Amino acid sequence: MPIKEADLERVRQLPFLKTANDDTFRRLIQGAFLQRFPAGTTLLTEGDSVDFLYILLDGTVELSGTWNDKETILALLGPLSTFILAAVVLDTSALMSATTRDRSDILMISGETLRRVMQEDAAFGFGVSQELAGCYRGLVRSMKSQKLRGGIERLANYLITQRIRQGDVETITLPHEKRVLASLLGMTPENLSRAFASLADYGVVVNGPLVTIGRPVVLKRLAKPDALIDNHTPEEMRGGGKARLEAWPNQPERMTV
Amino acid sequence: MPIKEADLERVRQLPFLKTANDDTFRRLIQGAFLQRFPAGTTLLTEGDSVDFLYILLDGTVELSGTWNDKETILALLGPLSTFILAAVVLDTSALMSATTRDRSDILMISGETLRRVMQEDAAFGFGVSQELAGCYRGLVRSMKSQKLRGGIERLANYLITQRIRQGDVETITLPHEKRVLASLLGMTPENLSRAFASLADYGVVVNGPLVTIGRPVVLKRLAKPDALIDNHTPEEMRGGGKARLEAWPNQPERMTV
DNA sequence: GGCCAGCCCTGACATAGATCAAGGATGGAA
DNA sequence: TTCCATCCTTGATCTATGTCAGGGCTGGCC
Repeated sequence: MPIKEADLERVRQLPFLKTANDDTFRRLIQGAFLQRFPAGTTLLTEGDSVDFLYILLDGTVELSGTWNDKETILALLGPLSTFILAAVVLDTSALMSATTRDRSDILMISGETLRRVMQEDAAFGFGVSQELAGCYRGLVRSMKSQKLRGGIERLANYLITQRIRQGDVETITLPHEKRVLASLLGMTPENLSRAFASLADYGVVVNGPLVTIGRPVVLKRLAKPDALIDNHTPEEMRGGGKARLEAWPNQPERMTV
Repeated sequence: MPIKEADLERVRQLPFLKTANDDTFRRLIQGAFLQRFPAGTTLLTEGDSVDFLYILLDGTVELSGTWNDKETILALLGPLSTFILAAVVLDTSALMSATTRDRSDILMISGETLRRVMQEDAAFGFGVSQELAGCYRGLVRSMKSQKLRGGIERLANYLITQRIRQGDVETITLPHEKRVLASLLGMTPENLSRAFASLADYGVVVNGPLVTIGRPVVLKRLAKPDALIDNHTPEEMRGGGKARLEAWPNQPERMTV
């Protein structure tokens, strides 16, 4: 699949690629290729060695981990996310599996090239560091949510975050199947159902993928959202113009819960 | 507290500082200072803005997070660890609190200087990226452990990891109070007690801070350790000489559970 | 030595969450 | 249209974990 000029321009806008100079960018793109995958494709299984940095241009990708026949979803990525950057930087094997959830267009950049240019373009290396730092902080947030909150509270905060990200609407649309959301939130589908049911007392009405938050204030009193856990608006949106709001990057650290 | 030549040499051996050229290192050290803190000192509270990169030369530091009057320990650091690197790179506020657990000697490096030299010394920038990538992967491991395993299994794997790190001895010494370990493992002290009690069936005998693993094979059958979750030997030790074994760095990603 | 605080263990109980089983809704394929 | 698979929900039950209370042990301190 040929890389269109428009794709390049979109990718170029990624924060960590904006720091790269033109030569660096050219070299990165040189050996890169764009591929379209159907839904349900396993791009990478945990333990695999990693040769490419992946950049999701369109679609949805799920990052998951397994142990002892159990599986959990660690993050759900939307367009303009990078993934497995950490494994690429360390030239080691992946700790998570990556699977497409919708049909997805993915740009693959040679890991070896990435490592090489990082060591020649300091500004770009700094950009990569910032990207990794953002991913790290996203995981810290997830970990705090996981260890400090109960299931209902995690769900309540997820809903509040979605409400803000979808533009302060009364009725939000769940972007994923409920069983997927359950795994992301660290509970069983049955329990997620019951959690939704308990939120009825707080003005939450569920209708398939549509969730109406009737009394946000009441829900917030339960959820107790916290700026040091919940990333209501991705960092690069803050202080930015409205243009960015249209299709902001859903990077790993910003989609995890 | 003056920075001794020996301290500098130790710090210089940190993987991410080994990549720095001499001039970069000099500039980093220039405005740095070394400070000794008693046990129980709060170095940083979550939400604080961060002006320095901290490097723990001696002692123990705990990284924790709170929500709704609950607290959880996210990592326990030993000598030659860096911490809050991610916040420094992004020049933003800390998501975790940092507290000394023992008397600790800590080297503090100007965050502004760090960010500046990263953008001038590409090799150093790459080293920082590697450090951050390692931290990220450590958290991924923790998250998988937290979401996929039950409390007893987390404890069993913790013990197996400690046994290997302490040199395959039969009796290991718990490096922290049990209530601290409980919080790190994501359970209450009462539950940790009971978890230890259940492990008696698997040959585990507890005597204060001493834990004897009588039948490692049996314990392993329960624990099912996994290279993609448990970091039995820190990455930089692998393939390295014995010299490194003496006092390996206990970096954030390697001490979390 | 005696006292006290902190840590740890244990038991009884409460709650959260997982599991099992069944049935309803939905939407695509034959 | 009918059939079937998938997803979701709900109820019953079981298990894991948290909470509360009590008591033992230890080590510092008067």
